[in-house]
Amino acid sequence: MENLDNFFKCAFTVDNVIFGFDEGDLKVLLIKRGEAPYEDMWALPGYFVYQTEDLDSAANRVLAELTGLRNVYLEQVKAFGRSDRHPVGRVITIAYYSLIKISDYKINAASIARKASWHSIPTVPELAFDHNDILTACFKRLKRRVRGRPIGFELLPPKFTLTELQHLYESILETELDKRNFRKKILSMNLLVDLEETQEGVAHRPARLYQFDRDKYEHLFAKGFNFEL
Amino acid sequence: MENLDNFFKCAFTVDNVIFGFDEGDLKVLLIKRGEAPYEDMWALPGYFVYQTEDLDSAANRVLAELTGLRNVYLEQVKAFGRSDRHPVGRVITIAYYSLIKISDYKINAASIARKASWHSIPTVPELAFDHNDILTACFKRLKRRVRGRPIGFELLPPKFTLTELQHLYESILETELDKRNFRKKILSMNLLVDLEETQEGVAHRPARLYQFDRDKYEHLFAKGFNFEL
DNA sequence: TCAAAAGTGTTCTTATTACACCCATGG
DNA sequence: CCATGGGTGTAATAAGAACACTTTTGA
Repeated sequence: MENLDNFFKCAFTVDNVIFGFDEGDLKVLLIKRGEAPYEDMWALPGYFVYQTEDLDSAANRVLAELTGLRNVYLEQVKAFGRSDRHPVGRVITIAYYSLIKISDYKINAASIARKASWHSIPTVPELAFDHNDILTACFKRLKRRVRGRPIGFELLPPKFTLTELQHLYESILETELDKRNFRKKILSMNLLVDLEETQEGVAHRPARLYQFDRDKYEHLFAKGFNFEL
Repeated sequence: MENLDNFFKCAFTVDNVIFGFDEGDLKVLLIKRGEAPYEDMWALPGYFVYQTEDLDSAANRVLAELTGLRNVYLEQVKAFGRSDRHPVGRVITIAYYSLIKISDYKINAASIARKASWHSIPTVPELAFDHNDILTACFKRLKRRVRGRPIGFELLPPKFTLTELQHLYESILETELDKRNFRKKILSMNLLVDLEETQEGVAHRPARLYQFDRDKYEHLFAKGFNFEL
């Protein structure tokens, strides 16, 4: 074994692709960097991992500092470690994505200071570091994940219409879905509670509101049920 | 920003779950550790990543040093970074898995020195560090991957029988498949070349030998074909 | 009364499952 | 001639895709 000290000269960060859904569009929360390197460029929120901190904790910390949110859906995607990816030294980053309800998100002091803002996925600008690659990988993962697990609901307010749900899936899957087939399938899973309420103040026939039944899902899942869109 | 120097005190490694298929069984290549920590325990092959080395290169290096093999299927799975996972300091590891043809694998000097040997997946012993978790995650990823991409062939010799192929899928998916349905499906994809050869010296009707047609797959894939088992 | 989105069933096509017997070879 | 695994087709069922009109509301 070579001298171990030679290896203990690296750092690692977490970067978090925070997805939200608003106005029928899938969005990602970016910050404008206030310091070198890549000063003034848009970047994914991220930070160094502390010595005694687990990776998942670090990702949660980054998320909470920026959005004030805790206990939201968070998943590690993979590590990015090109040796030249960071100009300051050897820094690998662990990429996470999280899903938040944009209605819960309040711009707080930290996020104002760091100029955070939402960007539609298809029009994301050039980002600092290798963050465009990271975003692409996380979006791809989300796309796959959303077909096999009911995580789409994490992006919607507690009460939503079937059309909103359909538009959400269309944004994530980047495809169009048939209204009748979508409703048939999603309702046949029995995971939605019909709240017997309707929208108010819309200039068309008001839609019914639904709620995702998490307990029912856990119960069905334990029995081997498979959410498959 | 805090003093950056505080963060540049970490190390990272790659660990590689090397899968092989032999005697109808899915196997993983483990090494017996020759030094502390976890001396004499079985572990995944892995090593520190050098300062100027990309992660994928490091994983390939670990693989080549142990098996002599290059240009084999290799995929990053995720990072493991519990802060207490390594007794020597803060070391996160990036987990990879690779698929090799066990017939190509020759025990070389390095692997003898490190006491490498193949273990059937269902009977893997307790491993050093968090390597059992890593193995589980990589096996899970392989299970998912193999359904959507024709990577199973990476584990078989160039000429194989349909029964061997079926047993491979059964080992990976941990399930039993219907012989007729499996054959119908796999042959209907037109990805196998019937070599018009048969097994020799077997005490039963000899089976036909097939070959995977990689060019045809690339071609179909480019046109939007979807391998789906 | 118009515009805008909500809501609703049936048919056709395709994929999946279940299932049992004869064949070729070596010992 | 026996044991062993190789090889083959059809019918029933389930899942997915395609498709058009009526309803309710606010402006």
